[in-house]
Amino acid sequence: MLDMKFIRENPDEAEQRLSTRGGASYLDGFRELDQERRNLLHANETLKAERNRVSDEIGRVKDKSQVQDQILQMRAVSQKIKEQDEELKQLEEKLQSFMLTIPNLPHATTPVGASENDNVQVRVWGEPRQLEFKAKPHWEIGEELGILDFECGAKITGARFTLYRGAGARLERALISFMLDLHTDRHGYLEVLPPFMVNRDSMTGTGQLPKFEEDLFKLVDPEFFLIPTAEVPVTNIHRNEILKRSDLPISYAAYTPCFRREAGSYGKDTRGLIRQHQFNKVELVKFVHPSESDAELENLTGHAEKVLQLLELPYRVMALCSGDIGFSSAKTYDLEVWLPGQSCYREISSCSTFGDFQARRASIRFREDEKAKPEFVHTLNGSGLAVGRTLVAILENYQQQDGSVLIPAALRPYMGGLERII
RNA sequence: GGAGAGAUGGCCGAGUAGGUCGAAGGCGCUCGCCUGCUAAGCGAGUAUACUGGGAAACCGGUAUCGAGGGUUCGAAUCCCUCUCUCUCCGCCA
Repeated sequence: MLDMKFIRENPDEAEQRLSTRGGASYLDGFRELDQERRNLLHANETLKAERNRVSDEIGRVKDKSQVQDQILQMRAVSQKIKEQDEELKQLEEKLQSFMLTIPNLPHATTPVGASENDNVQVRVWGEPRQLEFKAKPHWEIGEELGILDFECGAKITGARFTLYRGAGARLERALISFMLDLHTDRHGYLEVLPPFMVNRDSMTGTGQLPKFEEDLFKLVDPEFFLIPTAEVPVTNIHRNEILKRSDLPISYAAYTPCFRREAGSYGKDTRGLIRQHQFNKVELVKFVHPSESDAELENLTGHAEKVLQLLELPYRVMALCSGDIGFSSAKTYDLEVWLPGQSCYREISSCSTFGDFQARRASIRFREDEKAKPEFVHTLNGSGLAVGRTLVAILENYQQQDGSVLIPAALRPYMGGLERII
């Protein structure tokens, strides 16, 4: 959520920055609604002040028959307050839902652009692998090795679900452990294992709700949502808390499955593991001091890159443009891994800083020192990495002419020493 | 799932014949004093949000005693609903 005071005082700047995301005007009607609310609030609080004062007087008088007039008067005043309370509540709900649908302001360094075509390549690591034979896509490799069974996944559940078998299942598990060990042992993150279902408040805190409910899997009774990313439960660890300055930065790494409806992507990536309703991900989440958030985004992105480097998978880093960053994001780097089987770079990690946008929604604050007023922290997160897509990258990059797949050296200890999937 | 108990400020913990309770007391913390270090002692301070005024320091108003609703001139205190926690029983990985 944006800072209402900021919008009130800098409406033109806010509107201008939001407009770089493309789409309609976001702030229409804010001024009137905001003003109306404050007027009513003031009138209502004045009445309440009077009621409090008179009620206090009534309380001091022993013989209530002497204050019948006041009691009668206050009865009317209370009635009026009740009506205004109701009116105010409706206004505030309106204002609140209005605010919750406004996306974050793009960071000053986010390139301005309309679509993914305007994203900016920041750096490239490694050479796109050239194989001496015709590279196969991962779904062919996986099926031929008997480690990925898409048909069986469809039988058990439906489209976009997959059964992993044998070395495939083991590889997925190895990747999870490898990534978590790297981030906890070498990058200083604390491992957490959160609930995979969350309530509505948590989804609102990180920005998935109210606007993107159709992207989520939902349980009816009780009303819980399956998490689309560990970002949701992990960021909400500190919802409604005031942290100490010395607590920051807080860095969490979490493995969770992720559940996404993928509504609106019919016909896209229908083959293979790229776009599933359920996939595994190791997520990195940081809570940092505002002055450190820019640097921390670079750190966090580097931590995600390290995974690809250790696995020797070629990739590039893209800075998403204003038209392509997510609703809650101020700035996002995507890591795109090279896939020889499809001859293209595919997103494997998305690292974002949210500024105080999520912190304000979820009320996550800190004090500069003991006596200071609470301020909002900045939150960041990034995939470190999407596990299923990493497995895809390994299959495609490490495939051999004979159909086998080499295991990257860094992963062999996690595979019981296995060097090759045959 | 059945039976019962509970939810108060950073923490602990008072407060039910409704009024002077934003809330006793203790701990913790901050500042000052004192004691040649440490400990003890003394004094003061110590929630958050919204909102009005002010350049600011700051001053004022309103709300908040798990959440929401009700009764009342007035509710932490009475009534209703919900959520969560704990204990016992059952079931279960």
